[in-house]
Amino acid sequence: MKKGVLEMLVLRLLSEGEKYGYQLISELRERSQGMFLLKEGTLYPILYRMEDDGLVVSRWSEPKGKEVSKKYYRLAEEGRDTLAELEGLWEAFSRTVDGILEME
Amino acid sequence: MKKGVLEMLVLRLLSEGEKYGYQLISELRERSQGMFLLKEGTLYPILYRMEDDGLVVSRWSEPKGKEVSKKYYRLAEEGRDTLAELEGLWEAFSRTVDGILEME
DNA sequence: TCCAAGTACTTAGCATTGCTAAATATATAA
DNA sequence: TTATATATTTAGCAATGCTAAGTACTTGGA
Repeated sequence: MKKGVLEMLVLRLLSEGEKYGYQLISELRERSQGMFLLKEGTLYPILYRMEDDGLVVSRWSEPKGKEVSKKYYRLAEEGRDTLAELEGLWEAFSRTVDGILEME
Repeated sequence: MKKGVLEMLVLRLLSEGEKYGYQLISELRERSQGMFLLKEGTLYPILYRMEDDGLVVSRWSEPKGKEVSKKYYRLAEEGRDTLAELEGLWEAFSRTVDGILEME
């Protein structure tokens, strides 16, 4: 059921500012009240794909002190457009489904 | 984006009475205002899968006059339960997605 | 000091879902 | 007779997401 929606949600979270992979996983978990429990094997390929497609841009952090280096992703211009598109699609899609379910 | 939702919608249409494949395709097209344009290669495998899983039962019609014989599907008990389940999932899912999209 | 657990990223392989495309068959309309 | 509409079946493929495992570092507890 989640097909395609994950990409939209990741773009949505990134629209608030740059974030790294693990952070996206926990934010999705919290903000969905446990409905989106992504494993790394689910999220990272999405990020790589979106980077290939030019929707996001990544950079490695220079770690301060003992910190581990993290790979931060931020929205590219194209990602912003895609996000708007996907949100429109989602609205139309969910309204249509609700409409069919509520018929009669 | 439609992942899993198609099965739910087909079950929903069948909950109104027995229907045949081609009919389901056109009802989905009309009732979704053209958002769900299923090809046969999409719908029929769904029906076969659901029959294997015991969600629906099929019968061939005895054609009257020049009519072509059609394969009618109706909801099995298990299909009714699954439909209720899927509707609950859909509600929770779409509310969660909307919630994340509307944050801040 | 060692071990477990948490953080963080990567990759391989697979299952499911839905898609395109084509084949078959009959009925009807041009 | 040719195209179009109805109706079902099947093959093969692509996208998406899943499990699972591996690497590496840090932190906390025994």
